[in-house]
Amino acid sequence: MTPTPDRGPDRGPDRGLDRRLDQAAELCRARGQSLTPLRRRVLEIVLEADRPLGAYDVLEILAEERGRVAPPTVYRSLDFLLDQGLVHKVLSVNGFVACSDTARPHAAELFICRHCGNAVEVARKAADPRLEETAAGLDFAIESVVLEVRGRCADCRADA
Amino acid sequence: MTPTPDRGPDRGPDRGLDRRLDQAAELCRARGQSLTPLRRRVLEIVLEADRPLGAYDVLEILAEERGRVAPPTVYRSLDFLLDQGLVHKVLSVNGFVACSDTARPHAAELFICRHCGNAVEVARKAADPRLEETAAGLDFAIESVVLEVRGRCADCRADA
DNA sequence: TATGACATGTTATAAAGTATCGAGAATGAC
DNA sequence: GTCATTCTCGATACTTTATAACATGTCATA
Ligand SMILES: [Zn+2]
Ligand SMILES: [Zn+2]
Ligand SMILES: [Zn+2]
Ligand SMILES: [Zn+2]
Repeated sequence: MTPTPDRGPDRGPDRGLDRRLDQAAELCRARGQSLTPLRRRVLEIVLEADRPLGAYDVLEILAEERGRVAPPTVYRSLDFLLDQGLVHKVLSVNGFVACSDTARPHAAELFICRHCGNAVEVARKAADPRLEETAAGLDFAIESVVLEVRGRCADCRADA
Repeated sequence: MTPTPDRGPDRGPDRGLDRRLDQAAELCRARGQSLTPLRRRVLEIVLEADRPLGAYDVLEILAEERGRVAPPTVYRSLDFLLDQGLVHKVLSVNGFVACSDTARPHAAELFICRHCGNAVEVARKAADPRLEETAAGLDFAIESVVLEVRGRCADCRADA
């Protein structure tokens, strides 16, 4: 017999999916925004994935559920989720990942495995002082920072 | 009367263009590769630009010179230059910039102005120790790092 | 002169992202 | 209620970015 799935927060088959979705909805509401069914479903799709999903990956999943879906439908939802800090864009792979800490918007620091495609977000403790220095030297006003680390994750190193 | 242009290395109207192209050619040759006329011209185009150029920007310039040019022609040259560390790809803008220090290949650290599009490359002295730590903690083997800083450059701050 | 390696040309297509218009639902003022 | 405003979403068409697949040219050397 299979053991009872762990039902603690963020564990079990859905990794606390509903809780995270509800949290997201609350976050939006507090900002006077609305996590509509479509946006909620898109977020859910991204949360369920174990790797960054392309907009057209999301589109395909949506299309299975509701018939023909056009790109703007997906991009609008993803843009909304980006604005709300609920997902991050992964430039290296033209994909989107769910943010792992939505309490307040931040720039993501992502470790992306070239082998399995998995992407892990690490909270950035503080601004990189060296970056700040360089910016100051250039008289450059930082607005955002893209930091993506590519390589091989623990699992894939083990497999090799 | 206009003052005599400064003719020191990397100064003057062409910023040492020919010298940089010759250096690049030598670099390739030393590696058993060849900076063909096409590749050299593509590098020149990127060097001449004062901002990241898209592949299709390059294509357009080439097409003016030699008639119809197809995308693979440009992408192949750019890929070659990327491999040789002569240009960097700027993910934030789907563009390419010439590397400012081609002595040996490295990851670029780019400061990109959202206003004028200018991109400045800053040599990364050493690996970010915090990044190394995090990677070690994740048992993640870093292969490359994308670091792009977006904001407003000194010139544009002054203008505002 | 073959033969192989490499660079380039050519055609077609895939993948990613956007502009624009319009219908319908939700919100709030009156 | 109903009117105007705003937001959301569907739908059509399109632009931009990138690659696959195959053919041709070029050059060195066996
Ligand atoms: Zn995050
Ligand atoms: Zn992996
Ligand atoms: Zn460089
Ligand atoms: Zn600027």
